[in-house]
Amino acid sequence: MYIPLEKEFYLQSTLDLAKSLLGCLLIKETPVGTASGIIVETEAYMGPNDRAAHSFGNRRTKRTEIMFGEPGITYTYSMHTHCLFNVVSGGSGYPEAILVRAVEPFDGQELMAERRPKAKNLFQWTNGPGKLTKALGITMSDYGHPLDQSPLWIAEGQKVDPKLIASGPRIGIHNSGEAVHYPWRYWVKENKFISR
DNA sequence: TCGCCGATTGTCT
DNA sequence: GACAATCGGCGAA
Repeated sequence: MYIPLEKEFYLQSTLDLAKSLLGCLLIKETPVGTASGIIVETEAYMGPNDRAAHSFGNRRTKRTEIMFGEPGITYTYSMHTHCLFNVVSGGSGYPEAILVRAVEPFDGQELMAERRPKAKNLFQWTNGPGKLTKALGITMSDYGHPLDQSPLWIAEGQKVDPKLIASGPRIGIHNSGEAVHYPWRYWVKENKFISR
């Protein structure tokens, strides 16, 4: 059994948290079993001043509301036919979040294979933000769930050597002006499960 | 209500 | 590389 990271873990700045989450374990329990993965790719969304963020300009709606609250909460977002998983960051009043773009399969691999019938091999189970939610069984009903308790939580994993953390522009956010170039995507170098 | 659009994925050319 | 799938959020009317 893996112990959930405490709320204090989420108090660090969003860019630091995005890097700290690399190597951690994302775990989801469902009635049919438990599946988990090691986080290997994240993207930071910096709120009011980040045109790519849903909370740009402090836009506060039913959907973005959760980001204005305390960090360490799940922010799920439906995109086309898919569900994307984010961790709320930034502290109360600072609507920032971190998108998990890819994980490396850990426990529950049989379950993931069943949930990802279109994947040709295990490298395609979780190498994308919409893919990993499907493989782990994360859905919109997890919106607002605190990440320090069942059935969805993040546990400390193997620490990633800072020298192995790469950064670069985020993906899929054309039409966001200057924000397109901000190097707020982080990943583990040479990991085979990153999205690109 | 109506219409547009997207932090994606999978398939086809 | 292009594009359809497919649906909820968001803003305008």
